[in-house]
Amino acid sequence: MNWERTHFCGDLRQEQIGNEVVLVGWCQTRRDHGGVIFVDLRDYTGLSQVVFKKEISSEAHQLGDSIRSEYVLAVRGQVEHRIEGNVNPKLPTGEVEVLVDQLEILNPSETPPFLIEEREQVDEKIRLTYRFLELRHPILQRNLMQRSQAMQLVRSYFTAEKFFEVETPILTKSTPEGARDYLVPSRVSPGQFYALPQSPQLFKQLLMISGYDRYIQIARCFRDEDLRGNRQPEFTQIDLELSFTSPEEIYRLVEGLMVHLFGELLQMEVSIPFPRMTYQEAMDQYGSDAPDTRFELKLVDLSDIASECGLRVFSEVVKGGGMVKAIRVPGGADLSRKALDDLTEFAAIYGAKGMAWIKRNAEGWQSPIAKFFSEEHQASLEARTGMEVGDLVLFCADKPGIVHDTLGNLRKEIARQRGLIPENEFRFVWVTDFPLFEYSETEKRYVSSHHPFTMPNLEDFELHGGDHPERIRSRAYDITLNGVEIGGGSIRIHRSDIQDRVFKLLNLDDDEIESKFGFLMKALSYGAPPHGGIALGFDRIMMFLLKTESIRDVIAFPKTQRASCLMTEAPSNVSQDQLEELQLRIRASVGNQS
RNA sequence: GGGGUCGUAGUUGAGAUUGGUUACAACACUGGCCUGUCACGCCAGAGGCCGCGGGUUCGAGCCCCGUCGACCCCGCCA
Repeated sequence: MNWERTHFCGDLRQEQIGNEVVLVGWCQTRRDHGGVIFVDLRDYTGLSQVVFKKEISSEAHQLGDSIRSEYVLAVRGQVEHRIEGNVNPKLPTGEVEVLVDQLEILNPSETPPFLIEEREQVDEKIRLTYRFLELRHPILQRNLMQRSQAMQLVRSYFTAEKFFEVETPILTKSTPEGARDYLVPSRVSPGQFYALPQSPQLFKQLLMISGYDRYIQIARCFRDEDLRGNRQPEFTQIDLELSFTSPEEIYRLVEGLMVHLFGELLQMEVSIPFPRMTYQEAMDQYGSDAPDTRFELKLVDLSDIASECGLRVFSEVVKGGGMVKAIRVPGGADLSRKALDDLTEFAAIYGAKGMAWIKRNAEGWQSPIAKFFSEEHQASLEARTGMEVGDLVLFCADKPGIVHDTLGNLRKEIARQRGLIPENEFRFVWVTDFPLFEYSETEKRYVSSHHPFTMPNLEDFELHGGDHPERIRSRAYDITLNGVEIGGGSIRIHRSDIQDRVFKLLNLDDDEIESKFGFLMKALSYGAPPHGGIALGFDRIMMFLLKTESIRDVIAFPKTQRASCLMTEAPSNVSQDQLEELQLRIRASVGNQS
């Protein structure tokens, strides 16, 4: 029997009425009425109802009796208009149905562990174990198809801008700085390891030095760090690099790409240019380097007032180099004691030791700390925060890092709770002038806040290079969307003398520079052009385009929070032979059952 | 490394704040009936290592300790 498909299940319409068609697909549901059996046949385009009737074909009807969920079927029959009153308006194909005269069961199926349609209510453990079944769900199929389309759009956009794609190695060299590397042992050089790339950073810079002016790659990257709802150990970046460029040119290119993607995929007009904000402004007002500008609740600095008030925890903090900041919640005086306690608990997650508050009622302040403020100070505090009757003001006093982290997250949480976040808004912001270094408490030294190849602001570099590295700004920029970082980049260092000084400030000694980055230093000395670029988090962008909260909804075969794949059971033990070939031994305490 | 939520038929849940004999329901599944369903309906039935290990107890799904796993968060992620 020749079962050449004539139509897809989602494509049948009234135009096909009277045609003989062949459909193939999976049985979504079977409704057996004895003399007539209905089957919803599904493929990746949609559903069509196919009908088995004794009087059309008793043979097909009899065979149809044995159909079960997820059986793979081929049917041949006439497309008919549905009987008056039986049209299903919920289906695009609901006007018609196929009266089957021939059926072949191409493959039966075990009873599935869950119904495909019920996906959303099923435990993720089971869904990931049977990911191949979950992927039959129309939502996931749509997500992955849109992802494919987005990739095409990215490629065509950059191709039109004279970029070209270069593939860079997956097996590469481990470098210090940054995330933990995934390592791959070398068989040929026992005891030595490749690393999987955290990003193609060095290769794309080398391509610039090679004169490949405009590089793009949709690159897979790997980081061996703990996972989150929007973080997977392997992820995809849209990676760009240009020579003889400027931040302005990169902003323009990325803005154009976003217009293109959101326009084509969501039929949404994105207005450009995107607003810009310095890192300092973002931290001051939003407490985060990824400001969510869809709502207000900005941070207000009250350190000066607080330093003079009678509340020791405030004044001491300011004297000790900390700060006191607050956010005003319009109408927030209606929050219950319990709600305030919950917010205090929330603040504690980010290290806040407590959370003072003021409710501005008609009679005046209701607050445990009111008595510590003179009338004068109360007035200036009201003026500073813009406090009005019915408002709530929340305080955080601590080191700047904790204050910003706490209030930055608190403003998001309050906005979420109080429904202050407008839906269907996409607020892009460029964040610029990042500090070149930040001090790492764990490592007791300065580390790059972007990466070690970022061009410093040269004025700052000359001014503070010796004594205050933390004051040097860099020529790095992030693009954020609704308070989420979706990409970051910089103008790079193209002179070996500057690169060398940056390495020194990072406390890398000559031997280390030579062994880790010798090839880069060498390359920089052979006529490296000024260059810069950006990497965009493709998975995160897809989360916005597909309006989903979980990165696992935009990746075909995602890993769990412990970086395992429940379907393949990777990672797994390997054979003793494999280990011996690599000259590796597993510690007895860890155990390797194979 | 730390905090939180969760784990009971194939699936989703119930099983009290009080430990008690046969662990309950819905959907799915199996058999039967049914010619217009699309959450089809009706009748009958099968289905349980209560995540795993240990402890307390005459007796544990329930209490205690440990452990494994999934998810969310902090740290971490240039």
